[in-house]
Amino acid sequence: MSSIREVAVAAGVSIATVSRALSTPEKVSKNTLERVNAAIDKMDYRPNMMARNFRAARSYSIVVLVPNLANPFFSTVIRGIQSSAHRAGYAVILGDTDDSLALEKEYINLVRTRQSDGIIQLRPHPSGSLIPPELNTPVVSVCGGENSPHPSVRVNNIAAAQTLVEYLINQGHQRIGVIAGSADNPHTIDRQHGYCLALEGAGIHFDKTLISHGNFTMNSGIVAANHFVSMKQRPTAIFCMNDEMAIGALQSFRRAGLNTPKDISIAGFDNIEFSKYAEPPLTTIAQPAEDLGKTAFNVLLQLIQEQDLSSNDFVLPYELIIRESTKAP
Amino acid sequence: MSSIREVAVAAGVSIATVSRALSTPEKVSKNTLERVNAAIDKMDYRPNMMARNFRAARSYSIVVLVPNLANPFFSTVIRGIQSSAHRAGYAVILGDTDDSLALEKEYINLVRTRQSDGIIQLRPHPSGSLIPPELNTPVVSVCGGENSPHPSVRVNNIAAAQTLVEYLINQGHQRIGVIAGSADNPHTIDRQHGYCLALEGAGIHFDKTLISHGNFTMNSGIVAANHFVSMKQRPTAIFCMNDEMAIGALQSFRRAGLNTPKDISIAGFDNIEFSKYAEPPLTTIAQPAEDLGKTAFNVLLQLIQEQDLSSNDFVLPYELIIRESTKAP
DNA sequence: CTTTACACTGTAACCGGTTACAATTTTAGG
DNA sequence: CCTAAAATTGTAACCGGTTACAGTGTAAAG
Repeated sequence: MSSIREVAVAAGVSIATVSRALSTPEKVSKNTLERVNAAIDKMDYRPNMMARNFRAARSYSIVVLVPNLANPFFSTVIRGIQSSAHRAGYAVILGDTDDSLALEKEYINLVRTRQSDGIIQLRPHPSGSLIPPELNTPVVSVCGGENSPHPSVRVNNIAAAQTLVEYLINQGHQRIGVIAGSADNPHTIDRQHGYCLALEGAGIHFDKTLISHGNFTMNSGIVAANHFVSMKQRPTAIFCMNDEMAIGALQSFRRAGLNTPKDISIAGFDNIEFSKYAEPPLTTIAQPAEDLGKTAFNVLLQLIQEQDLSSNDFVLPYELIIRESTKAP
Repeated sequence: MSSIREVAVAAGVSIATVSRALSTPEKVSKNTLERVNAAIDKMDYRPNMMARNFRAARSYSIVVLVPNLANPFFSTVIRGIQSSAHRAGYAVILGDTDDSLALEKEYINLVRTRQSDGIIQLRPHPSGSLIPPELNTPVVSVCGGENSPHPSVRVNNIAAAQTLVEYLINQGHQRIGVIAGSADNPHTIDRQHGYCLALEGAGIHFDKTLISHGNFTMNSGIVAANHFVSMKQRPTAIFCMNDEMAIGALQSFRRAGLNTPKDISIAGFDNIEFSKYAEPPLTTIAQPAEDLGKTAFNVLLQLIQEQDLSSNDFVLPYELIIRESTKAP
């Protein structure tokens, strides 16, 4: 492939002039510009971005750390990130960590070795961040918990869970089970907090036997739901902390001969596309997944460009989506 | 951050020696190696990969072109690509093309500008490839059609569809509808071919009114299924060309008061995770999604390294997964 | 006609590594 | 102890761009 030198020779100018014709054409005379452009076209020249980025000490790429790309909520967020990043001329490098801390550290190394200008973290960290703060690497966490060590873009999980549970209570439910994530997950903590707030508001006593833990997968939803099936005094509604577990629960109850929503109401969280096609379609909380991703990238870009952030915590709106998986007991 | 020069000064050696200590330690004396490593540790030095890659004229990244990342089948393939790529020291750059040819071309430009060493194409191209062959860029197409212009990694779609439809016929179905993708999609063509082969084998006449077209989304599955609901002589089974459309069809028939599988059998294709949790769980063809991705990367790596390929067409095994959405009519 | 300002262009240093080649030191053999 | 070969290390060119600075030419002002 041709380099800037060959173009310079072909146009009869110096390489500096070719470079200027590309980056600051207003500094080049009309006549020269035409000759240079003609040469560029003739040789089908494309500047070597590795050289350019190296010189600029910017990789123009970012890493997205995601625990599992096959999770449709995450992949939708990433689509949002991608679309903003692409518009800004940044490449998105995938870092599927498969929930492994070791892998996560390796990806974080990409910024230490300058292969990446910043990180978007999709995994809410139980115990702070893995990223050593002294690096002062641009990092934003998206869909993280209430108090992330980095700037974060998220939904108010507490209020969202509270809204959903209040809706169930308003329908007449008093015994409301929860299928939660792992106990130390920030989402679990926040959403359970919202659940408790809703109970309190209605004067319902918190009963910890109504909390069953999964790990946000469909299969764990099945397991967690079985806990309720065999219960002597079964709850009349279940709040699942994500749609996947709700879909698992749906199947579990169905197998146990329980009809949703007649015998038991089920609600999810996230509003992944499949929730609409579940049987019955799931009542859930919609998170603006694409917008979360877009916003996260824009915040990261400001960090990279060392601009001041208007805030450290960007909270986007959620929405209660009422479908057919919930009704009065 | 520290550069190789500072390390050289700290260790009292030349930069060449530091470079050798890193890349070919056997060429450095034991004593010197220790001093250099001590300096590296002390300064927490990481080589600048942009510089290294630039010099090597290799970006050590590849682009994955995917029409829609939110599709769980695609995202599973990508996980496979990622895991192989990571092991080989390659970064995976995401190219969600959102089904737009213009976007796709932009991503292809990444290799022309040396930001990427090769391309994995997840979109089966109706009309050949967008990638100009004179570039002779490494490209592999994964899950493509029968005759891709590039090396391809795939499942035998014809045989898989035939297997599935033969299974339906053996169950006793004679009128078998199809929810296909768009007519020019290679998957549509191959899978329909397999369908026809199965019919022929059983001496069943092909009836083109039994083919309804969607676009591989759940919503299009609903629309396509409605075509069958209102049919005077309804098929007893439907072969959907992917699981998403099957899930849509399931909902469509349910709304129309038809029970699956009692009134109508439904089968999908891909075996995405959700198919197992559909109501009823879907009979489908399992594609080895992660393996397809892993193999695709390994093939691409051989192309990048200019090794000879043992084949131009890697066909991986599929499997018929029988669940509860199909039974004898 | 001289001076000055300005527009344009070229020269060369630089980014941070790798590596061919030369220079130096060590080792082995006689 | 001397010499050749081998091992180790250093010097400097190079990858392909960008850009500070200097140099040239032209037009406007005096």
